[in-house]
Amino acid sequence: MREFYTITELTREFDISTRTLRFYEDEGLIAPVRRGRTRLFRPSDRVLIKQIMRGKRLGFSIAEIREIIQMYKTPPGEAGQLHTIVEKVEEKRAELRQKRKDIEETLAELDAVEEACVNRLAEMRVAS
Amino acid sequence: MREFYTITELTREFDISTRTLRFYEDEGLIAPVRRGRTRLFRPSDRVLIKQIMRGKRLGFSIAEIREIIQMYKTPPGEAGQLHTIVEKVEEKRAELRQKRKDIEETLAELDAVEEACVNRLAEMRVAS
DNA sequence: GACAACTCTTACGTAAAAGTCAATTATAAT
DNA sequence: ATTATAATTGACTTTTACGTAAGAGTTGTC
Repeated sequence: MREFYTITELTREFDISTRTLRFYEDEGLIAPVRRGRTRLFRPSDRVLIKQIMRGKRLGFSIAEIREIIQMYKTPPGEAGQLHTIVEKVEEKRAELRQKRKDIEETLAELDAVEEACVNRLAEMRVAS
Repeated sequence: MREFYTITELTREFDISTRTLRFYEDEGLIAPVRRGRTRLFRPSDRVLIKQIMRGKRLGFSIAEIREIIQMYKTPPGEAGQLHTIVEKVEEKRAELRQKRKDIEETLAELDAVEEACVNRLAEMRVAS
């Protein structure tokens, strides 16, 4: 595994702009190290970017993505904190299950649309 | 089934504002009938709003939601149009499958987080 | 050594999706 | 009749998530 990635390497891999990566740094989602002023992204930053993109595809806001990422960094905190995290995890899971349900429903409706189209096309071929 | 719903009834049911529903009308997503100036929402409008909210939860933009809704209104068009629709349906399905994959991955990671928390809590109880 | 390619910071601009506020107008209830 | 309650349009504002442009420094290479 490579030690570092440049910013443009990552913009190409994830098809995003440098502005976007700098914005995510401003937002505290990633924290690449520096050589002088130049950012050097470690594999762990790359993983974070993957998680960010996944969050974006699911329609989560930056704030929500930040929350999710924070959960991954579970600190070995005290009991109360751990309970809070477990609760937050359960909340997010509920949201995700809702989204999954929404997806299944939409997929089913699209299946119906396609079937209707195909049937219509079949009719047209018979009629001609 | 009721014939009409008022705008506030629907804002309460879906937990959105009147501004939002009027915005969706401006955007051409819904087209409630009028009695005088007052909007009257039919059951079909209610179904549309449900679909819009589903799209929103999945992170689709208004433009994308409009596209999806258009697909549902499959007109008995000519063959070329039907093929175009089938293609669009397939595109959306690919997107939805990607989202579903993203959800499964995120759920798995959250499972891991919870397990780590629970284990940590168990350790703490043993140590005390 | 100059040209390209890449990097940086700072700052203003913008599109989407509403929120908010103002000024009216109906409808309903007491 | 009046007093809420709900509805309307129109306009301005806000938030999010970047885009874009300016100006400058760095690295590589022909």
